[in-house]
Order: sequence, then structure tokens, then C-alpha cells
Amino acid sequence: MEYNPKEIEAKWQKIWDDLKCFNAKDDFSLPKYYALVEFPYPSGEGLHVGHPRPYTALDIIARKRRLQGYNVLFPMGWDAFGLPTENYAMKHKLHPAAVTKNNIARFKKQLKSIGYSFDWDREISTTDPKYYRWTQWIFLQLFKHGLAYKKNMSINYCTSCKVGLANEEVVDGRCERCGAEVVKKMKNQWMLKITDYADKLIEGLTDLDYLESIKAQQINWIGKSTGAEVYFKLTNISEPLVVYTTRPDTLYGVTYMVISPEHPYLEEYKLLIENIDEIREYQTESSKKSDFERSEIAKEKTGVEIKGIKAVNPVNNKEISIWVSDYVLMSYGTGAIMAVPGHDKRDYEFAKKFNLPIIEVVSGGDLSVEAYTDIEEGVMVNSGIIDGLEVKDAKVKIIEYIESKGIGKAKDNFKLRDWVFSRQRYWGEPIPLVYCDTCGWVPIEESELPLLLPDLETYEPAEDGESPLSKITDWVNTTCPKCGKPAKRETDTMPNWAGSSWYFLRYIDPHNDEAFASKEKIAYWMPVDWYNGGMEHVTLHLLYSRFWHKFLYDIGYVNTPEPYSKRTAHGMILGENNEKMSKSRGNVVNPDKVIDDYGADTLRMYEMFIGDFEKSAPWSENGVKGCRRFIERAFKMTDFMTEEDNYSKDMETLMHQTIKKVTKDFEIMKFNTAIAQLMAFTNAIYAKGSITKKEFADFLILLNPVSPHVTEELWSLCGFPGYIHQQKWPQYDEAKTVEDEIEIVIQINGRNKTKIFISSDMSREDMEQLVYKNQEILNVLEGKQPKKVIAVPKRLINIVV
RNA sequence: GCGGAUGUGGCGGAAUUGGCAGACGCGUUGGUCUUAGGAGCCAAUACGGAAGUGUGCAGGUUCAAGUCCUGUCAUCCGCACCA
Repeated sequence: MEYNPKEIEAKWQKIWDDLKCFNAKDDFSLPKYYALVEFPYPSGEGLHVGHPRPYTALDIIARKRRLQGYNVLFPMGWDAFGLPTENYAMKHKLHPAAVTKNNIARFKKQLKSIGYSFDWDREISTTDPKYYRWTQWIFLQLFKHGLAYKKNMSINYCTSCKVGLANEEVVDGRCERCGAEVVKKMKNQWMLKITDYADKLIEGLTDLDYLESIKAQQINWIGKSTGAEVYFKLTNISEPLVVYTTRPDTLYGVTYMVISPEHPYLEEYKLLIENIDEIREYQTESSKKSDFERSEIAKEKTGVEIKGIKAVNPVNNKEISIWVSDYVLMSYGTGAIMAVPGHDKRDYEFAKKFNLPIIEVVSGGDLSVEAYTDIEEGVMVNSGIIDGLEVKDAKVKIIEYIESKGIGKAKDNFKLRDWVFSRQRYWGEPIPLVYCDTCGWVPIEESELPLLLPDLETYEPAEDGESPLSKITDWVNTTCPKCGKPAKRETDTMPNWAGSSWYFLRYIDPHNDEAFASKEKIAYWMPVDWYNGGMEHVTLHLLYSRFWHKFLYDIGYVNTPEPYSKRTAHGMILGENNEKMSKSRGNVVNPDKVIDDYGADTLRMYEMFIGDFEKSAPWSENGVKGCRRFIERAFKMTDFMTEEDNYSKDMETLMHQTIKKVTKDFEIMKFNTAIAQLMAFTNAIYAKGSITKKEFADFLILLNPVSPHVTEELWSLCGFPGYIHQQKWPQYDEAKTVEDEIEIVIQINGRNKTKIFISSDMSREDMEQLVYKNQEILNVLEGKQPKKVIAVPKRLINIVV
């Protein structure tokens, strides 16, 4: 019998499709399991071998769960709005919807050829109006609950193309396409108040089964800090300058202040600023730098003193200067800082450069050399009312003081910023709001949803950086849903994070026209039991979707405060040259080719055998061959299968060990070692030269989640009853996983000397006695007297002489 | 600079609570079968002639360290100077 994967795989994929055997059942009496993988962005390039790694991993879990008796939901869909599709459509004068349709068809065909057990009847696409109707609906709820608001935010603007650019389209401060200079341009944009959920997003992590590194990244991204807001009086101006500081205890060390070049006071009080021209010039210069560049070129501080306005340190009433510098970012805190050059490295550098005073307020260090920043603990000096106190106590006292004087208050702050929800692009969900001169921003009626994307001749953004939708006047011009007067539609669209923020809910009830999903079905299926995705989505997507879900929970539409009870992450697959796979590096491996040469079962197995699932690993064609070889060896085991319907005596222990290892390793994503165990089992069978019917059947079930086609085929070839996907996962008996006789090592002073066989249940005491009785041990002791004997059952005996 | 990781044979990688370092696979070498084999099967394979030495490097704890502690070096990923 020849192993012919092409024939076998096509045959079984058709049978599974016809039987719909992997479809989830909405039978609420069954135990459920919801396995989720991140749905792909259907790019024009099609799949590369990196995609199947996470899909195969959770397909293994999904298939195993079905064999364990669960009603499994394992869905797939398309995150299909986005920039590359739109750019491609523009370039080739096509409709983005048509491009999307083609790309999806290609992706789907590729995924189907790998034999995943997705429930294709629940397929969704974020670009489907029936889907984005509900994306818009959720946005409207956010708006109605005051979580969406407009704010002036800067965008990257190409001075030559006259369009807004995404961060990734800006390369070294220049436009990726034309090479012209990119500047920051202010635009009034929709924002979502994710910061209202900052505390909840941290607290919610506590009981979740997320990888610790994922939790750490989320917590660091949210970046909660505890400190105070302090109001500094300004000369000539009645409004104070508000700063945020985590170290209010260092207030006496403040010798100057710095505000960001984007700070609104510069515009508001320009008439009072004597050197406004100089400052304007500085603003222009810094607008060309990205925030990241500002941090990168931090070696040399730049800045301009504001002439004509001074600030007053509220604790000692000293007049201090105010500077503008781009090391202060408008996006964090209040966009202004109190500078404590004695104890902050950046402030120290700045003070040195511009000859500003430096005062020590926490004792220790040598301020003539560098800032003293090791100040989590210490004693306050030169510090008025908190002089002599420990840092910890000083913080408490100074906050009490500033609160009582009305010059500040305790405040938590977050690194997390609100979510910029506007894109000046065509290929995204239209924002379902209209602007009325009388009523302001008004949501369209929910019955009017979906608000469809109008068809366009051209998808180029308008010359002023506005969305292409702004050019269709008969779409833009509408009437106010509230007062009926003429009004204008919002022309910005949503970012592609929108559709992916709730897609796991739509899979539950994908054809529902009354709600995004029915409450009963949500109650049954949620939360997602296991969600696997890339580490690169751990901050943005994962936080955004947790935010939306928490919001839906708060307004009563979902039944769990968290969407995913478990979240894991996979490592990247690199090219054979150990570099990231990319077209430009020419090291992309296409799964179609691997399937054509070796079969889908081999591809799946190698994806899992390639290495530690959580780490990146380079592709190796030779490694693929090894997996194919193993499948062939498994196939040929039928040649020496016997008719016995039990485990043979000499294979019993290995059989139980194998069931145990595979069962456990799949759960902890150690797919590589589970497969290694199956290989070791096969090697033992080949050494013995025979396998019983029962052994082979259980071996096939263990291998089935990894390589489903060939195991179905062998199951049927052997005449076993039914289909393999209908079987029960094998059970192991812990007692039978242990050998009766085991080999242990004998060490002298920690060095291996010899090995002996003992009964595996021998007690520690009996093992110690062996040192004086066992001839083998007496030989290696060469008459030396043991000073101490350490015996570890099942492991070793170490003799100290 | 900050945050997250990672360093084990020629290569990918194994190794409960500290307990035989190198499972399994690749590659390589030899054997066998064959008209033939870039197929299959069998065997060997960390280094060293050996005593020994070996998990990035230097210390430490321990009967015993890849695993724990201290310091250090290197590489990768992410980033918004986080006040």
C-alpha cells in the first residue's frame, strides 16, 4: 500500500465537508469549548508558512476536545478592511471590495487545503455590511455613553501627496511613496475613552490565564503611576500651569519648568511671549520629528526659554523660568513638567546645557557629576516643611499640604492614551454620525444601520488630507435625524482595529439580524476558552477588544466581564536563512508548495515539530522531510499489525506513557515533544516488529489531531468502526506508566561512576543499604569509607567519601 | 533610555520540586538491500588519544546547578524621553 497524500487529503476533506462533522451545535445541554485564533488580514500575497502555526495548534486542541466529548466552536473569518487592500485597489483601478473578495477566496482555498476543522458555516468578514452594521452599532453605544469624543490630534501629512499617512508609511520622516517630507498636521478626530477603563483593564487580568509576559506587557502599556497634579502660578496670567508629577516630594528641587512644543498656552498667550518667533521656529522643527525620534536623539537636549512669562514654585514662592522643549510630550500627563534636575537624568542634562540651577532634595549622590536618581528611599534635604523626612512620608505630607492650600491634588496617571478612532481613508466602516449646526453631533437612527460605504470613482484622499468620502457631496449632505435641518455626515472611517474588537462575539451567532448575537447563545458560548495570537497584538488589539467587551458587559449585552479566559502566543517562523520571512528578502515559503510536495499532514506536523511553540524558529526543508518520513513509517505499521484487541505486555508501559505525554503536552502547547513521543513509540514498534490492533488504534487517535487525513484513512483501511473523529480520546492509568525495574546512577562525590538496576518502588532506606551490600557499588568504592550517602528514589545514589 | 524576551552539539530543539545534560528530528558516517538510489531498513554520532571537559562569561550556594543567588557580556523584539 502506497501513501498518497494528495488522494487521501482531497477524499477526507470532502467527507468532512459533506458530514459537517466539525460544525458547532447550539445545543446548550452539551459541555462547550470555544477555541479561537486571530482571524487573518487577507493580503494579496496569500498565506505563508507562518500562518498555519497558530491555526494548527488550536486545530489540535479543537480536535482533541471533540474526541473528549466537547461541543466545540472553532471558527474562522476575515479582518478585511485596511490600507494595503485600498492602496492596491487605487494602483490597479479596482474596487477594494473586489480585491478583498479575491484575496479572501485565495486564503480560504489555502486554509481548506490544510484540513482545518473550522466551522465554515460561521465564516464572517468585517467588510460585510451585515457584519459592520454591528460594528457601527457598538460605536453608537459608545458614543451614547459618552465614550466617543472629538479632539484635535496630529496626523502624519505628506507635503507632496497632500494626504494623511499611516505611521508605517512614514520612513525616516519621509513619505514612503514619494520621498517628500512628512509633517504633523492637526485634525479634529474621533477618540474613544479607553482610559476610562484603564484601572478595570489592569484589575481584570488578575484571574485570567494569560501568559505572564502578556500580562506584564499589558500592565506596562497601561502604565499606571501614582502622584499628584500641581498648579504653578504664572506671572501676568491668571490661569496656572498644571503639571503632573510622580514625585511631589521633590517640589523644593524644582528650578525651572518645561512645556511641550504643542502646549496650547503657547498659542493662547502668544501676545505675552516676547520671543514668539523663536518659539514658532522651534515648534516647526520639532513637528518634523516623530515622538520616537524625539526619544532617539535624546543625547543632545534642545529647547527655547519663554521670555516674558515666569512661573512661581508654589512651595517656596521662588520665580523660575519656563522652557519649551520636545523632550516633553503633549500626549503624556499635562504636556508640562516641573523640572527637578537634581534627581532626573533628562532634567539634569537640560539644566547643564542651559546653565540652570540644580538643587539637591534627596540626600546622597554627587550632583556635580550626575543626577542622583536612586531615590525610591532616602532622606529629604533643603525641603522646607518636609525636610528630614523619609521619601515615603514626605510624599504623603506634601500631598496633604498642597491639597490643603489648593495648589494641587493627588492623582493617578496612565501611559495609556485614548484611542484615535478616525482614519481619513475609504476602506473602513463609515462612522454613523452627522453634524448639525443646531444639534451638534447626532447619531443616525439604529434602524438606518448599516450606513453603507458609497461607491467611488477614485479612492484617493482629498488634497487637504480629508477622507475620500468627503468628495461625494450627495452622500455627505443629509438631514439631521433630530431636527430635520440640513446636516453633514462624518467622512472619516473607522480603523481596522474596530471590526476585530468584537468578532469573537459574532461567530457565536453570525446570521442574526436582530442583535450582534443572541443573549442565550452568548451565555452558552462565552467566554472564549482559549485564544491564541501573536505577541505583536498583545498591546493594541488585545486591549481594544477587552475594552469593548467590558463596555458591552457594563451596558448589559454580554455576560462576562472578560472575553478570553486564556490567552497564549506563538513565535514567528523565520526563513531558512534565519531572517524574518518577507518578499524582499526572498525567503518566503508558500504552504501550497509544501502541501504539493509532501502533503498537508506533513505540513501540519512540521509546523508543530519545528520547535518550541512560543519561540521563533527557522524553516527547514529537511525538517519537513523528517516529518514525512515519520508519517510513512506510521503508514507502514499496518504491515505488521496483529489481530489482538489489547495492549501487549511489553508495550503496555510505553503505551500508557505515550498517552499521558501526548495528552499533557498538547495542553501546554509542547506539540514538539508530544510528536517526539509518538516517534519514539513508533521506533519501539519497529524494533519489536509487531503492533496489536488496539495499540495501533490508540496510536492513530493520538496522532489524529496533528495529522487528521492520514489517520482517518488508516482507521478506515484497518476496518476500525466508524470514523476516527467520532472516537474517544484514550485514557492512561498512572500506575501503568511506571516501569517495574529502573536504572539509576551511582555517583561518588557527585560524579557518575556506574549504573545499576533496582526495583522502581525501592525505598530511600533500602537504597542507602545497597551501598554496603551491592557488589557493583562496592567495586566502584574501591574500599573507601562512605562519609555520607544521599539516595533519591527513582533517581540516584550519591556517595560522599 | 524604558519595557519584554533569549543564549544548551554541525543544525532545530529535549531535560517535574535542583538529581544520569543532549530525548526526538535533521545532517554526517558506516553497514544492509538493490540493475540503480537523493528510497527503505540497521547502527554510530557533544568535545577530547586518554585521564577528563562541557549548557554565553565570571563568581557563589549545595552531596548535587542548564535549573537557585550575585555580577557581567551578547543577541532579538516592542516603544509614546512616561516626568
